[in-house]
Amino acid sequence: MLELNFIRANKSRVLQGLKIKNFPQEGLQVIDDILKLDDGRKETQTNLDSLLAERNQLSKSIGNLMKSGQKAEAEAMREKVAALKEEAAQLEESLNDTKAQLEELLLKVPNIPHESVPPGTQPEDNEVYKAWETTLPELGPDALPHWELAQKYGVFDLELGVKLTGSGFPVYRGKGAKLERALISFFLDEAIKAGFEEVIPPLMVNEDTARATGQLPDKEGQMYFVERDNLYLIPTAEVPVTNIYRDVILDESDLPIKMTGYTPCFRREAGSYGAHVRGLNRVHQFDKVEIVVLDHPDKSYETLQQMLAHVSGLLDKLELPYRILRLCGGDMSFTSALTFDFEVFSAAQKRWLEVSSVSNFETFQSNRMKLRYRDGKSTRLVHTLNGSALALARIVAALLENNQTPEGIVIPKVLRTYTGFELLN
RNA sequence: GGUGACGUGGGUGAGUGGCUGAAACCACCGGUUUGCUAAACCGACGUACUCUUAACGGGGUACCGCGGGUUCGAAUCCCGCCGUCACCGCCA
Repeated sequence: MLELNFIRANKSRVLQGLKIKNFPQEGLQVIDDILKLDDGRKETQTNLDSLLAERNQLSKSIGNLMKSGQKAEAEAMREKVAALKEEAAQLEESLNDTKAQLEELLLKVPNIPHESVPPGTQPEDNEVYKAWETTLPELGPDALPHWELAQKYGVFDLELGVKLTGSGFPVYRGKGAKLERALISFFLDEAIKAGFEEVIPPLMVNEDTARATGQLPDKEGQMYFVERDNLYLIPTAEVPVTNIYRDVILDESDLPIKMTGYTPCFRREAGSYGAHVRGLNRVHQFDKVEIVVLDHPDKSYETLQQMLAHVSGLLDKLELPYRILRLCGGDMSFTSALTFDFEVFSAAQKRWLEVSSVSNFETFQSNRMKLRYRDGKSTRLVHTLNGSALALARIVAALLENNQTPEGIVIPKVLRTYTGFELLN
């Protein structure tokens, strides 16, 4: 949620930003509506406050009059207060009304993009921020896509997942399961080495939590919902982990706060069909290690670069070819100010697969969750950032395809202490 | 799931209708004293909204788990919800 004061002070910048984010032209009116509503809110607030002040004053007098036995005067004042009360009740109702409307409108406005975000409406418009400089791996004509390799070596079984649950819920088996667990451990250990605190959060969250990071109200359809208990299955660890600091006022010296967490992620996703969603390309449940940073507004973009370096380091160590994209306005998430996607080249499919998304949300999430730090005598919203480091399913897909040999799948060196084997066959 | 107790500021904890935005103590912060540390003493010490001020600051309103109610007036009384703890039942 954008800060009201920011909108007020930077209206033209907001409008311009919304355009880059492909906010519908006819919806731009919402900004003026918001400001107008807020003007009304202030006025009502002021009026109500002075009414209540008067009431408090009178009440005090009544008490004194009663004590000194001046019943008649007290009675007269009581009537006066009764009239005030009615008026105050009306103002209060209208104030609550205005606030609710304001909130509703504010929730509709996406974050505005950082100045470096390129314009565009679709994935093709994303800017290649860092290309893969050396040649891409070329496999022979008999190279297999990962879903066939999985079948050949018993890495994971999607049909078994259908039996147990439904489509998009892979069952990892044997060395495949071990590989999955090795990757999780490797990613966590790397994050811990880089100074992140490991957390194991709940996999289900309540409505407040989902709203604070921006999943609600607009992306309701993306999450699984447990109706009976009013809980959402998390689509990413970002949601519970960032919310650890909801309604918290930090000391400036606490920043930055760096956390990492492994969780399964659940995505309903309307989804398309065909080759693009085959195998592990798109599933309803996948494992991911997430990194989350809460930082000082002046430092957050520097931190974003460090996060990019961290993720790059992981992919380097796994010896996977990748590129980094700077997402265009139209392809960015509702909540983000700047997002970089990492894509790994999956050599048999000859496709780039998104394995990480690293974003700075600036104060968009912290405003919703009232996450601040002490800045001298006042408080200020912190910047929140997060990134996948990394999403497992597609990493496994790329590893299987890129590392296939007639003897089996070659496990990258860094993982061997975790897997205990060098060849998956 | 059942029964009982309880939910006050960063912490402990006082407060059963007006003098309580809230005692006291601890922690934190500033200062005095001090060779350093410690101790002692003094002072400051919530958040949000709003009005006012060039600014420092000052005024007002709301908030004692959350929501509603009674009352001229509620942390304090009533109702609902949520949560915590204890005991019982069940259980990885």
